[in-house]
Amino acid sequence: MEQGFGAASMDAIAKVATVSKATLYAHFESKEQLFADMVRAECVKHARLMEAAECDERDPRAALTEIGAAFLGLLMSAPALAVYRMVVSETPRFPELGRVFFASGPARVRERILAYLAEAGRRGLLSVPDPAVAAEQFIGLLMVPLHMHRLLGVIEEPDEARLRVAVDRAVETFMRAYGRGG
Amino acid sequence: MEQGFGAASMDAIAKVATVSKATLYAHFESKEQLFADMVRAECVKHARLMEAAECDERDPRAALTEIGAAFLGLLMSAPALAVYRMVVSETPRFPELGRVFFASGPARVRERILAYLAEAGRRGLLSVPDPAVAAEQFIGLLMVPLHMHRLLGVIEEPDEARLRVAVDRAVETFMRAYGRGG
DNA sequence: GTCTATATACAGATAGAC
DNA sequence: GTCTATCTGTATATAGAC
Repeated sequence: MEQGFGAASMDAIAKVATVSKATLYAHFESKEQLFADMVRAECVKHARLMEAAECDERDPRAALTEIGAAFLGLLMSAPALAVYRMVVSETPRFPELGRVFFASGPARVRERILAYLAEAGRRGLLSVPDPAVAAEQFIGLLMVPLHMHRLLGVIEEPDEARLRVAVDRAVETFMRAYGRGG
Repeated sequence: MEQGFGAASMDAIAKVATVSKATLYAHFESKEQLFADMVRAECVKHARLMEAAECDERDPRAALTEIGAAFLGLLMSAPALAVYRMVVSETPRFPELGRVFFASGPARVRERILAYLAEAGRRGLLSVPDPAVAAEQFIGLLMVPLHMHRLLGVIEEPDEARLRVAVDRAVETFMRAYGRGG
C-alpha cells in the first residue's frame, strides 16, 4: 500500500512477508486479487474505529465534533491515505477495487452521519431539509482543508491540534448553515 | 494520463504519438519527466479556462454559481480526473509532481475564489470573517457530491443537469452560512 | 504449504545509421 | 531529429521437490 500497485513488486511483498513468491501465489491468485483483499481488510479495520464514535443524546455541536474528529482522524491516517491513493489510481483498470472501497469505506461513514442528522432533524435540534445532502456537505467541509493537500504532499502529517482546528471550522460553518432557525 | 504512470509503457506512448521510442527519449529525458511535463501542460490549459469565468460586479449568488460551475466542470473533466489520479498515485515516489500540480492547479482556483470572497466581504455583500477558510469550504461543498464518487467509479460521467444541481446545492449552503447577516 | 529455480515476457533506456 | 535494433534488468507467474 505504501508504494502503490505499480511500484510494489511481488518480489518485494514476498520479502517483507518473509515468504517466497510461490507461497504468495498459493494464498492469492494474482497481484490484483492480493490488493483487493488488502483494501477489504483495511476497510474492515477502519469501519470498526468509526463505529466507536458515539454521537447520540448530546447537543449537535458536541456530537458533530466527535463524529467529525473520528472521521477526519481516520481519513488522514497513513494507511487510509495509502489505500485511497492506490484505489483511485487503479480503479480505471480494475473497477472492482473502487466499488469495494466505496462500499466498505466512504459509504458507511456517510450512512452514519446521515443517520445522526436525520435523527437530530426529527428532534428539532437541527434544520436539515435534506439529510443526505447535508451529510455529504459535512464530509466536504471536514475533508477540504487537509485531505487533498496531504495527498499532494504540500503539507506534512497534521498533528492533533491541526485536526481539531479543521473539525471546529467545519462544525462552525455547518452549524451556521443548518443550525436551528437557519 | 488515461492509463496512469505504471500501466502506460513508453512503447505504448511512442505508438500513440506515432514516433519511435528513441525519439521520445530525444524529447524527454525520462518517463518521470515526461509525465511532469504533461501535468504542467494540462494545468496551463485548465488555468486558462478558469480565468475565463467572470465573477465581479454581480450579486453573490450569481457570481458564486458562475465561478462554481466553471470550477466543477473543470474538476470533473476526463483530463483533470486522469491527471489527478496519476499525481495522487505518484506523489509519494515523486514529490515534484504533487507540488507542480498543486501550484498550477488547485492553488490558483483557491486564490481566485478567495479574491472574490474578500472583495465581496469588503463591499458588505457577504459576511466572511476568514475568506481563506471560506474559499476552501466552498471548494469542499462543490467537490463532495461528485469528485470522489467519480474517482472511485461509482457514478458515471455527470451531465450538465447533474453538475448544475451540485453547484446550486453548494451555493445554497454556502449562502446560508456566509450570507449577509449570517 | 513451503521452498528454489526458472519460464516467459516486457519494461526503460540507448547505440549507431541516416 | 528520427529511425531500427538491441542491451539489460526485472516483472508476473509457475514447475517440481520436499
